[in-house]
Amino acid sequence: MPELPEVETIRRQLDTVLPGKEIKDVVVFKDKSFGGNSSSLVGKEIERVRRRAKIVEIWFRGWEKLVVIHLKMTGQLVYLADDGMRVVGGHPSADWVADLPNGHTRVVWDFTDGSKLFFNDMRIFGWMKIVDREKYEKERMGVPDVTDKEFDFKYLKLVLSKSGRAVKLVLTDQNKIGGIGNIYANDSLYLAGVSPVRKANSLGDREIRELRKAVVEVILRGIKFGGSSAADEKYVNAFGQKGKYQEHFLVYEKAGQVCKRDGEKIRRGRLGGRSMFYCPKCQN
DNA sequence: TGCCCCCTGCAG
DNA sequence: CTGCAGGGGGCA
Repeated sequence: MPELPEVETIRRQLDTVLPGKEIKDVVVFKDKSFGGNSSSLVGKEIERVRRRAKIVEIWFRGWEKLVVIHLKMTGQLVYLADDGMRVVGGHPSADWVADLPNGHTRVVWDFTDGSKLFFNDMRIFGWMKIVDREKYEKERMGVPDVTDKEFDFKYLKLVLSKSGRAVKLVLTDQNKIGGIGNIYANDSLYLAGVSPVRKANSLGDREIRELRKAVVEVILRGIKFGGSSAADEKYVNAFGQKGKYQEHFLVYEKAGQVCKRDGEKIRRGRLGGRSMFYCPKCQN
């Protein structure tokens, strides 16, 4: 599902094609998927595309509002140039892109140059909404992204020391750290050699340092490989292509396979209603 | 802090 | 047909 690396991949791509585009029309197929008055977007020119944690932000020239988008688990943001299959700069699209809109398309933006932006979301958990610039900027204060320099040893230590919950639950708590979801939390904990069920406040300084390093490394690897499109996942990037990080999973979806560090079998368990993958031997 | 729920598709 | 998948909001 879209976590920071997937959302960042989409953001980077959209930021190469959307700035300068003017919105001609916004078609909302599913009311639940769009918050605000969609017609107020007509005539607006996109300035840039940014990201905060797992949220895509679309900023407009000279407008006091912006559009924020959360893909939740099955959301997709797909850009389609007016020439259909040939998208941009030699990025070939998956075949299905040519068939957009499809049965899961919830919102479509039509630009004056004929290109389009599709918001697809099978499970309708995601959303796209218009928010007030000032109010939004005030709200997003205080919680650093994994990619922010504020996410340092001191910060992670502070956050972990304040919680008696399992460390994996704290890592994925978006009110404490922005951007980590289930896949990257599992892989980070494995890389750091820390058990996902360890009480957050029981980690020592050395472990916290290792964990911070591992989280950053795993997230950056995720971005490098364009995010992950695991077995039953819907993630595709803004040009309709799958990610490649699933080819580099450390433990996620690897239950039964052998741990490269010690030969023990990777296990699957459940924690906080989510799957957890870990090596019972080298994660303590 | 923990648990239910939003929703759809698919495996069993 | 039931159960599961899961980000995160809401509510005990």
